[in-house]
Amino acid sequence: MAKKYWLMKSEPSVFSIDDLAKEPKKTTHWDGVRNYQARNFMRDEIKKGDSVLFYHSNTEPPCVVGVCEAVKEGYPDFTAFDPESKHYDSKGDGDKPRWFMVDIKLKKKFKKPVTLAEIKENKKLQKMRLVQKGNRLSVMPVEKKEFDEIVKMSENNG
DNA sequence: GCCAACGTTGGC
DNA sequence: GCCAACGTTGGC
Repeated sequence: MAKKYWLMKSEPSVFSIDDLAKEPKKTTHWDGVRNYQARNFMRDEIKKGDSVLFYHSNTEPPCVVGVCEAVKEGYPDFTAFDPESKHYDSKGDGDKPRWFMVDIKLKKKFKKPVTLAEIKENKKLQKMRLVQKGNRLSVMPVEKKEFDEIVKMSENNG
């Protein structure tokens, strides 16, 4: 099966790429996603070895800050079962988990982030869901050529 | 099954 | 902090 490419959003005030870099083994479980489309990607489509762009949202400037690799495929998001958790969801249980997550490992933090403004200016990236109006998906598929283009932009910058 | 109300996301 | 866009919920 061909390797796939993804983009995942995180608010740096909640969990930034630097937080990921500080984790043991630079790996984290991507919990707290409560959107069905994003859930389906994580449950069904993200496979070990897939590449992921780490994106900082709700910050100035919004930007892609690095590359990660999926190291564990979809499994139940246990934070949904924990009443103490901010992400608690009473509608799921252990037998029928409602929400799923994957583990990702930091591969590379960009020396220079690729900002949303730069992505919008790049003609090759206009098809990305990221730049389409009203997009709110926190986990979305990315084309290989788009992924490669963003990595290239981070290298050309600075 | 429709749709208004509500909560959240996320750029600006 | 504002607000447009969107997803979800719940009454009917």
